[in-house]
Amino acid sequence: MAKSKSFWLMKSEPSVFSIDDLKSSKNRTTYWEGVRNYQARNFLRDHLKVGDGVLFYHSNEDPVGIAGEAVVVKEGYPDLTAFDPKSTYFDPKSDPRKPTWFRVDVKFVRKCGEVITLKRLREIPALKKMMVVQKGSRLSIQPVTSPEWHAIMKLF
DNA sequence: GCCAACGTTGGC
DNA sequence: GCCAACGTTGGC
Repeated sequence: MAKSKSFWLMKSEPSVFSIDDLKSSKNRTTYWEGVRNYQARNFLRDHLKVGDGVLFYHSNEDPVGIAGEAVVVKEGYPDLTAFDPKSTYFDPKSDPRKPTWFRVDVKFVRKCGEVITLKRLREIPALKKMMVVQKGSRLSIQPVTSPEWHAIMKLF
């Protein structure tokens, strides 16, 4: 039996890669690469499945918050930037025969009318326990519960 | 630009 | 295996 759909929040600094960059990408799809954190890596490698919903989150920008929706279109496979000495994401310790880092492919679904700010998320009782609203929440790939996802879908 | 919170590294 | 020092993230 097929596993039911899961939901995720993925952070990106829009100065590096924004929701508009995703929309204007070829096939509206990008490699979600450069993740160099083990917990986030585990999600990419083991848990993100084709069809899973993604909240595209803009960090380190004014305003910070959810900028759009995307969908996982390819499951975890080795992040090739780790093996490229010219890449900013190069990791000399990563062995191509036993890759450390993984990426997925993510496709644009829609952009929010306006960014759903972190401040606004914090004002919604149903999202009180959501990971991204917690203080010091640095994980760049976070699981989102089904109720959280559906509450946020109403805000687009 | 500041700095709190967090993750990683490395000496012991 | 502990933990201090260091580097990074990310909200403000």
